[in-house]
Amino acid sequence: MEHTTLSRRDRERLARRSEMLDAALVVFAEKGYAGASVDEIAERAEFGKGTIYNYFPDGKDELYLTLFEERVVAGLRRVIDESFPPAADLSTPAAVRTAFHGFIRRLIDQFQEARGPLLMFMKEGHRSHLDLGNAADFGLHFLGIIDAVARPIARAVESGALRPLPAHPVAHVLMGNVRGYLMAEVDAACDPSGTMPAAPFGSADEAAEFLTTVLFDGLLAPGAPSSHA
Amino acid sequence: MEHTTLSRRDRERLARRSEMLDAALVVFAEKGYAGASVDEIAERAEFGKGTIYNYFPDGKDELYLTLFEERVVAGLRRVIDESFPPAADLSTPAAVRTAFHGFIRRLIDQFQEARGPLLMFMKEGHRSHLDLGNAADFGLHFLGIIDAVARPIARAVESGALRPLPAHPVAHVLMGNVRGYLMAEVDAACDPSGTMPAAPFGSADEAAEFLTTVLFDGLLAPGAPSSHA
DNA sequence: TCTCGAAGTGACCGGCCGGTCATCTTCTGA
DNA sequence: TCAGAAGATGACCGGCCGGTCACTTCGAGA
Repeated sequence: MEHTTLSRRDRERLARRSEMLDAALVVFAEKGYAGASVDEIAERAEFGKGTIYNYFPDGKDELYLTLFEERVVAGLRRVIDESFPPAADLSTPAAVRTAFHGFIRRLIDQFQEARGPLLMFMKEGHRSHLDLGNAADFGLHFLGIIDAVARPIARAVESGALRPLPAHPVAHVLMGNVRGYLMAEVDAACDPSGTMPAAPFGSADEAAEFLTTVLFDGLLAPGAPSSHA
Repeated sequence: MEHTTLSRRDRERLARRSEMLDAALVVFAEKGYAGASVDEIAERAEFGKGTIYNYFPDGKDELYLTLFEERVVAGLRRVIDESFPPAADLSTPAAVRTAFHGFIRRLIDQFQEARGPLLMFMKEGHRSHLDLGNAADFGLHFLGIIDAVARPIARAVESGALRPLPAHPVAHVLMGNVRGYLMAEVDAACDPSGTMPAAPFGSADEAAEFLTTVLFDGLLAPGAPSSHA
């Protein structure tokens, strides 16, 4: 039925590879890079450990980096591209607000449906876990995301719809906020002792609206004059 | 000269203990919990490994948790207490803005002078690294911080100076932002390859002003009517 | 000066983990 | 049917790490 250009062999190979990545994802997300063991990944994927090394000769490092590139970075890029098509109108405050509200909403959705990759990213999307070889790759990927988010921000600043703030720091903060939301959500959900209060934000819709309000409208009550321009 | 109530023995014991924690701090901040080894901590502290276990019978876990409690949590609490004395005026938007600007500024300063502890906290102030026993402690400490930050926020909301948003989520986001700033700063500073751009924010003053503006005044350009109340 | 207890030490142990490879299985094509 | 390639496998190796403990060192008091 499926009309791929790949031979059955190749398709199966791809499927196995993907299964391995799935398993690695779960384990990495659960235990972090250092805490995860290749044995556990192999067991979870229902393959022998040696087989893992057939597909990923560089072992743990390669699994981690591949996962990061193929799932985390790719997913985030897709969300960014969908949220800010080249023709997007970013010329008025209302339009900017709407566009970024959509972006934040998509980010949250992406998290809901791909919790593992983003969790991994959130928990240690940070160098220093791999030795310096791959460290640069990691940082560059992350910077690439920030850069992609900064572009529409810069456009909105140029059009006068946003305050004249530097785009990259704003992008950092925006992503930091979403990250904060996701972490708080996970904290509440994973709480082993049940002593933590329920999720600090409500539904995804409410969360997106909340974050958008905080970031774009500001915390100060409207009406009363703010002391700063 | 020093007139403590402690005997010389006790004072020396305390000093040694502190040296061990200093060393542990450096190693944990550098390599994370899993990556740090007690041998390395002992070597850095210039003690035999056995001596470490004399002072911290539960070894690595105890070092980590102690560090977290005595330095990270205590430091953050001090900053919070200093920034929001019980008599603080939080009744007008301008006063609230000023108070929180001071808080953010202090947080950044605290980071500058105690980079290690906060880095540790930022990088893995997250359960799942220790087995479930201490996990609850960790989470509760973190929640305690959030709670302490949420209190002045709630006051400001009640007084009408802040938008009527739930205080805890706002506290999460606020701390998430500061965290984002610190991480970005560290990313740029630690960059091994030199390919990352310079610090995304400027001086501590500029950073505090920037974060305050984003959070309290909002990103949207003032003047143009925002579409939401 | 001698004795004794408190404190420091690092060699050592058991366990774990990343990575290898000789072996076995499976599939292909003649 | 069978030979041989392609691929899967897990026992095994070397190294590392957390934690222990028998020994040494040091200093106080007699």
